[in-house]
Amino acid sequence: MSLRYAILGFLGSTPATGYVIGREFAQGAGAFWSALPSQIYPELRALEQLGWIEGTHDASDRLNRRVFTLTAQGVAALQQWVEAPMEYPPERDAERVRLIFLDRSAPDIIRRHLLSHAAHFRDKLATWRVIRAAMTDGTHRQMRARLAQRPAGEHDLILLTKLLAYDGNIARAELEIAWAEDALTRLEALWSVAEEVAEPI
Amino acid sequence: MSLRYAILGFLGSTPATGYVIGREFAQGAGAFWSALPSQIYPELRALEQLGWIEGTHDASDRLNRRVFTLTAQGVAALQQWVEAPMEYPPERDAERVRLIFLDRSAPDIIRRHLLSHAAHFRDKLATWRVIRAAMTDGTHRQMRARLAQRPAGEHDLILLTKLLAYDGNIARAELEIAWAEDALTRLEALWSVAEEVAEPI
DNA sequence: CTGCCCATGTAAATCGTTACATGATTAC
DNA sequence: GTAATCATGTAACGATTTACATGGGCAG
Repeated sequence: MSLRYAILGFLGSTPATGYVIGREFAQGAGAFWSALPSQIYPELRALEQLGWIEGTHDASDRLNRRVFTLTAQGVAALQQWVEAPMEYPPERDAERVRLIFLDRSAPDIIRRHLLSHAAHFRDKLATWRVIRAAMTDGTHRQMRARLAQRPAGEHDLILLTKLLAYDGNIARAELEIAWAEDALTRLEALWSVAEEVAEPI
Repeated sequence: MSLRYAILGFLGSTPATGYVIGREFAQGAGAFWSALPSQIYPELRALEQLGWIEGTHDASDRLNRRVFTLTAQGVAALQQWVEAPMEYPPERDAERVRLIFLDRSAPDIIRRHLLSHAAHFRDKLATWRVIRAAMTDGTHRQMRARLAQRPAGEHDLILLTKLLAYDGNIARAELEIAWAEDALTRLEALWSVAEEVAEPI
């Protein structure tokens, strides 16, 4: 059900087409949730059926675009969901499963695994830092749209919740990089001892 | 496909029934992957069809138990998978989505959200620390079974890869707790300023 | 006029959860 | 005897990915 509310939340900042939502999920919003067009379009229909969003066809628009807007019921449904107690999903981490069973593999393969883990999160880190910076310097479109429709007194809180979310992801990425590097250090120490035993001086 | 290889990896340490695999996924192995019986039993059949595991019915066993053992082909298939390049799944984090859109909610609700986030990971942390300790002091059954069938020279590496995996999860849990506490601190600071503005001295 | 992006979808397959069903064994 | 745990499944549903289909607009 999270996709449903991620879409509602997005439309809570600004009306948008399915295409724009999909693009956001593939970029900025993708830090927290993502979905492909084949999932987004049917979900938009379902939300329209529920009366939580409203889609308008612009007759003058040659492309068959539909712009969706959050309804009052949609706002209420979103509010209810975000305030509901979290149900944490089970842990599922293919990287850890691989590492655990890499104990029959050559050092170079284990090294490659950890280096690419670090590289993956360095990538994420760079992306998220750019978005975070855009939020604090007022360049971030989505954020500006959201602030524009809310009283100035609430602006600090609106910005802070998003910054906290990005800061959390940034800290996670930094942790994964540091973890992978520490893991490599510990493995190299083990391998260098093994070598000394194999070829004593 | 990760479930498939998580099962193979488990059976690589010791033969087991579907029930035991399910119990492991709900406990120790659940730190990295999990699955319910309704997914495990069909997968075991599929693995048997592939010739990667072999199930034996013990006629003397009154319960209808089948004990599965990894075949040589299964060992090879697992090896190939763990060494293959990781494909990282998209980020999907319902907690972050909630936090981001909690900016219309009362301070107490946001507080509760972050406190329960910290509580959730304190729980995980405690569990994982206990398992990690069992691995280093030689109490961990699964680990002992795995070590027993491998030459002593490999024992350090076999243990280290598992410790690294748990250490990573432990560090993640610690991070989430610290993040939630920091988030609370920053929010309280914001709210106390807002109060002062509302009720100046 | 060609290639790229905009834009919206459908269909099938895969992965995972929920609900249901059944029966044996063990501890109290 | 009865409740908890052991043990193995099936069926239906929900969430996600992959593959396919179609056509308009815009820049070089």
